[in-house]
Amino acid sequence: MSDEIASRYDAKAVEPTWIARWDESGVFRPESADPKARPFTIVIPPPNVTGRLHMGHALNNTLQDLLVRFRRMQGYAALWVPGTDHAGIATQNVVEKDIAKEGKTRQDLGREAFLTRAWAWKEAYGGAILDQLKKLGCSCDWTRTRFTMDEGLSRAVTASFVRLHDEGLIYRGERLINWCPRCETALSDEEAEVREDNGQFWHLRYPLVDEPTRYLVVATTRPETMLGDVAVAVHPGDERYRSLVGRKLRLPLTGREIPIIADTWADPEKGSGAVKVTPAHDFNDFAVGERHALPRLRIFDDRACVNELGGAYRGLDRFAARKRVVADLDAQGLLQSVEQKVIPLPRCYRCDTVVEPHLSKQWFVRMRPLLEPAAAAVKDGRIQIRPERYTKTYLDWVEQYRDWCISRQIWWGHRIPVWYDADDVAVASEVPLSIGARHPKTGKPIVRQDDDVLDTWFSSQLWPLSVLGWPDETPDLVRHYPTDVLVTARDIIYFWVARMVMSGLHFRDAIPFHTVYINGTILDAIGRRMSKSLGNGIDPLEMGDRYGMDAVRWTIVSLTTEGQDIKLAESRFEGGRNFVNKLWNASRFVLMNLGDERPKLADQTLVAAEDRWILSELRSLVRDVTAAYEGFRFHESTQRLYDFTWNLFCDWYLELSKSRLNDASPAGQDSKTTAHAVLVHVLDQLLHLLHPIIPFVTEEIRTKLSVGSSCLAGSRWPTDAGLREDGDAAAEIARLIALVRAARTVRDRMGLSKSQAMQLVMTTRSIPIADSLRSVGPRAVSLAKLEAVLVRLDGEKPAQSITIVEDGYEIHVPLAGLIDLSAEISRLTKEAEIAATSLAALRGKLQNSGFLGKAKPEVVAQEQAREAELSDKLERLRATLKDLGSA
RNA sequence: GGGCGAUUAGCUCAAUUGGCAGAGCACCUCGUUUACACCGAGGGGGUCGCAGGUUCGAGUCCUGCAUCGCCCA
Repeated sequence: MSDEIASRYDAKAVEPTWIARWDESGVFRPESADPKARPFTIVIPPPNVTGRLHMGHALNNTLQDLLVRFRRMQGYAALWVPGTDHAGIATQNVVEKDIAKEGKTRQDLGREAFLTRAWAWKEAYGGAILDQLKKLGCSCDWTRTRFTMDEGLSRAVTASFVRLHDEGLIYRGERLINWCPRCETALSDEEAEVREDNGQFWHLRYPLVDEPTRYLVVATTRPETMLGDVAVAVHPGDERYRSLVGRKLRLPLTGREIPIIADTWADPEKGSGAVKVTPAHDFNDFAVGERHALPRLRIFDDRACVNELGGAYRGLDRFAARKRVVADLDAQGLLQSVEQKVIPLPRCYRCDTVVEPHLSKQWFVRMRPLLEPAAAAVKDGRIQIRPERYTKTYLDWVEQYRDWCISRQIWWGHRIPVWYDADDVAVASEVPLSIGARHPKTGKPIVRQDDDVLDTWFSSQLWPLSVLGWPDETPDLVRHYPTDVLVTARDIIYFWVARMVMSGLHFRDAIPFHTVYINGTILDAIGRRMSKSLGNGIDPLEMGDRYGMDAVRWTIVSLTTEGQDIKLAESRFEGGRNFVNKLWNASRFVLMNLGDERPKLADQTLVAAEDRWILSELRSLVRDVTAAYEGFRFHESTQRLYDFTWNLFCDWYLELSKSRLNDASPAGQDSKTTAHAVLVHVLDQLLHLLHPIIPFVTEEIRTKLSVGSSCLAGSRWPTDAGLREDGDAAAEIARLIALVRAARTVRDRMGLSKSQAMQLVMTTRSIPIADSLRSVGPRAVSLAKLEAVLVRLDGEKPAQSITIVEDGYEIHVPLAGLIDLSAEISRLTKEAEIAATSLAALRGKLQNSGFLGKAKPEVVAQEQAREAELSDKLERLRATLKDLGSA
């Protein structure tokens, strides 16, 4: 049998097999559970259809998989719905680049042909990330895979739009919006990512119309927008300018006259205290313009090039225009100074182009009525956000109630279901209206459909509803909505989480999930965000190839402490690989010794302390790991599992079992069978507990172990039933470990070879301890390769020995002729000093009436016990020193 | 400017309600013993960022400060 199992776990051979077997078994479908089982549901944060798996996905999805596998094993009808979103702008960019290779633009193709092309691209390359998630081991129900532009999900979008429109919660209006001049579309506020950059603060001189030698200085970071200035504002309380309010300035380069107005927007502390007002190109100025009924002069076209209002500057792009404007002002002596300044610059989240505030007609969602319930759901605890501090992040955004610009001037996406008659009267309709049909409200012929599509997030916000079948009342929707947990990254709390809560409450009057778990951000080894431009990313699939996917998953989970960011270096995966290999080899050991027998634990009488001990430890492991998974304490679960697997099961139980397994005598057969039964049981249970984190290797081992018929993914979660806490066994094994360690330490310290003959003599005054040492002695003999182990109650210690003082007993190692007396004396003296110091501190504490009076009784009792223990130990240390002949 | 997080062993990070500061990696010494060298045995390593305060008792709670990072404006 040993020839069949390699001494190294080969992940590459194992993983594809299990992906296929899980698929065939249907175990990831909730239908595989008991029909009466309670549902447990997660919807995946849909990755972009253009996306590729990165470390953030690996983390996010490993955690979801862990939760789903855990709940599935607990007997829930577990459903994890996978899918992708259509990523409007990103995908359109990809397809446009593709056709650009043929020297064409999307306008050359036209809308219909372009969309055909985009769908073809999606069918061919889109969704690759789902295959990558499969490779990661994700236990999604792949038969329920969804895409935001699927027929059903598109119907959800249309239905929700029409309903919001008819309720007056969607409106069309001319507003200043964030505009990407490269993508040539509107963006929402969230899609303009602000980044600080080095810029200049230009101080410009605007002469007074009636006093041309006198001028007002305005400071701006965007001098080119002066072509669209309609006023200069000063603070109403600013004494310096009070007399100027109401007078006119001659706007340089254009010759236009503009008024000086008083508005609190002008900050007397900032620059000169006077500020130019360009309502069509600045959000704050837009507000000023509204207050003062100023005209809005739009000076850029859709590509942010100066338009016909810009006179001589017409056709220049905004940055070229800036240079020319500055140069021309300088030439006229109207540039007072230039200051270097760090300025925040909003950029398109898809292409990084500097966003231009742009005046245009767009569709908006009136957010306040929708967000108020979304805020309440989190405030009253119906939805719990973890870590809890992100509740504030969520509420900060939600309670701003800023209207949401949802129209995009692109083609790839859900076209706005609104039609117009010749008078531009709009009507929203769930069923498409054809050109020439009667307008339902005006009766006039329909002349066109709205050209715009909806923000991708408008469809994503419906995701928990739409993937389950809404607006239809499907069985899935009834059974699995609301879902249970949403696991996601913090940067989409606004984009997505808040909007899902809002739409779930509005359209179904129910929260979409009761828990939101925000996972940390994966950073590189020196704490920077992983990004394409820095080239510091680590590819999870490449890591999977190199270390095994289980190793990748284990490593990620072990680094996940609630909500903290994760600094990741490739070398971290070695630890995961080593752990998986350790488990593999422990299993190999068990399998090699087992033969064809699979004795049942229930039939065994547990005589040996190590059997009772490891089962007692298993009991607390089951409890701790279950609680850790339930409480999202992922790091803690791996800590516990690692410690049990490596430090208890492998280091001690396996080693202790060896002498029993090798015992061929008839008298040893019962003990051997019992050891087999315990090994099989503990390993099998351990595989269950590990499965949610490392699904591949655990399935593979369990198959070889051939206990149970179904795969591990479909097996029942361990419970502590039938496992007993056994303090006596624990104390006994602790003593056994102490004996073995004592022998090893002495050998090591004395530079003796491990085969050096050696015996241990223990002295104690306690009969129970003596019994326990006697019972455990033979195991120490075989483990530490000792000659003999003696226990004496008479206090007589062997001459010429090294002594180790333990709680309640001493271990003596007789080594006549080898002992360095002075070294022993100094070691024991040091130990006695340490004991004396802590004893003194402890006694001080126990004499302190404050402590005795105010500390919890159990703490006081604990400290008293410690005091007794320590003083006993100190006494015995001193006695030993005395025997050695020191003072 | 506002908010949040971090600061603990050489490195990366843990530490229930305040009650004996831990792990992994790295390091030092030894070892190829029949599951595993992706291993085993033994060992060293701490002013818990700084300064105050609360408390019988503070890594943990409070105040201030410093440094780094993230989010919002």
